[in-house]
Amino acid sequence: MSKTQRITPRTLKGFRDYLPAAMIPRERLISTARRVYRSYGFSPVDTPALEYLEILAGKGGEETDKQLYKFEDHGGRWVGLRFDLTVPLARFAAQHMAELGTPLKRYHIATVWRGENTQRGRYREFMQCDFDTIGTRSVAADVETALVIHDLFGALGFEAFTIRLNHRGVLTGLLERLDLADRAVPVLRALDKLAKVGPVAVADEMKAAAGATDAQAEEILRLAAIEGTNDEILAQLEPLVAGSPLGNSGVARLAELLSAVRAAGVAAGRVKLDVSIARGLDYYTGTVFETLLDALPAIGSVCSGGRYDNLAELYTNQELPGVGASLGLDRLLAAMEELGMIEKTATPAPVFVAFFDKNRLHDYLRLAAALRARGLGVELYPDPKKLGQQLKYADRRGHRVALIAGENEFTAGTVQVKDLATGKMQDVAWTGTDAGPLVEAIGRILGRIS
RNA sequence: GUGGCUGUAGCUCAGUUGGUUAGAGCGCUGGAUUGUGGUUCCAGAAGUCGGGGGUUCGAGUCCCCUCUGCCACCCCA
Repeated sequence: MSKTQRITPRTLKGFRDYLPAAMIPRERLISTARRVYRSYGFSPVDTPALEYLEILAGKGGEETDKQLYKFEDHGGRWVGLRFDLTVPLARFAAQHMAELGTPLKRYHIATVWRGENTQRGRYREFMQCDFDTIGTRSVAADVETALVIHDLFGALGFEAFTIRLNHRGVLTGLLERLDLADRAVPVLRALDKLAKVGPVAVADEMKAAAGATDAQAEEILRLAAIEGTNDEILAQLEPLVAGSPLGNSGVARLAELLSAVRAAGVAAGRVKLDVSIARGLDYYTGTVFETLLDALPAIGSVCSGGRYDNLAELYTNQELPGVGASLGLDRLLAAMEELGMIEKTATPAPVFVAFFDKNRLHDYLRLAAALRARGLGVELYPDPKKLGQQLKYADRRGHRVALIAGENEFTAGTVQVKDLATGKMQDVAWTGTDAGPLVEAIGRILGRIS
């Protein structure tokens, strides 16, 4: 094939390849999320990437509709790629609830697609790690949602992160009192930008987009401007929503939630009440969560969620309230990359076996197999190249230990164990049967803090 | 979707007011007495200068379009 007719290898905007160095931390993150979710009793599920368009359309608000990848399939059906995992969950719950029963605690780690403009940490194909509890209105489920987020970020090695929370009822209650309840969406949209654009711009937008008066805008901003400890904020919130049942129950719910989270042992300051967060998704009705990395707030929320009263109402008569959150895996990875939290290794196997003597392949295979049987990741170099080149390869790939054995070692019944970080080597007994001494020597090197 | 910036070997970048066969560092491949890497030395492969069109005797260098990346808006993970 001539050079001119060759197809340029490329990927679509917002879609990416994952090389080993990127995929290894990615998989590690996924397995950490999985472990934490499971530790709370959430069970795995999966759903199709493609759904009937009617299932997806109009569920996340106007904006998500525009971002929806949709097309006609070969059978003339209108279909769409899921843009989150919550809407598929609603369909899933409506379809299978009779079989599964409540409460349903499920986690779902999968790819979603949104046809929007790309930015750092923002792609058209990305992965979400959702966990939700369906079929209960209990505050216990809200509390566990916060606890899962807390445990998850702790397990990932984050020291400084803040779970910000709010309750839709607080804002709605205030809006009811101000007679703005029918314009909640534009008002909340404006309010959501408070941290970014400041109070003056927010007031202007409320007046322009929602037709609020100066007094109304001022009142809303006063609510959002409340500062202090969680308890102080709660105390100031009460009079502001006085007279609104919705507002009162929202404040009460937040108080309950905060004291429970504290009782569960979460450090003060980790969970912060923030009445200005509204969250764009229309289906939230109660508690809302957002998680920010203290070191990198600009990248936005890396784990968000909240409570929804009846997500599945479009698909079933049965009432299915729920609460949950979604970890933005790719955004979080972009943040961790920027914070230098991604270990640079291109191999998942710490042990490297050199193919040193071309007549000894069987012995190397036996050696590698014996170590793998003991739970070690072992890579055998495929070609009997010069030892120097093999070691160079092992070093560049990030292997920690190299095993070298030639005629001398085999005759002596040993294997040379080399610590690739320090260069130190030692001969360890190996006659083809007992891997114990080798496992111990390798374990010492791997356990050492490098 | 709208606006701004950007695009030269795998990566980071040079490339003079448009002028002969486009360079460097790193990386990669191989070598420097046939058993030891991360330091050194030598050699090599690798770019239709993101793609297309135009202006010009002549364009990596100017103009238009398009694609990509980044930033802002919007929205959000």
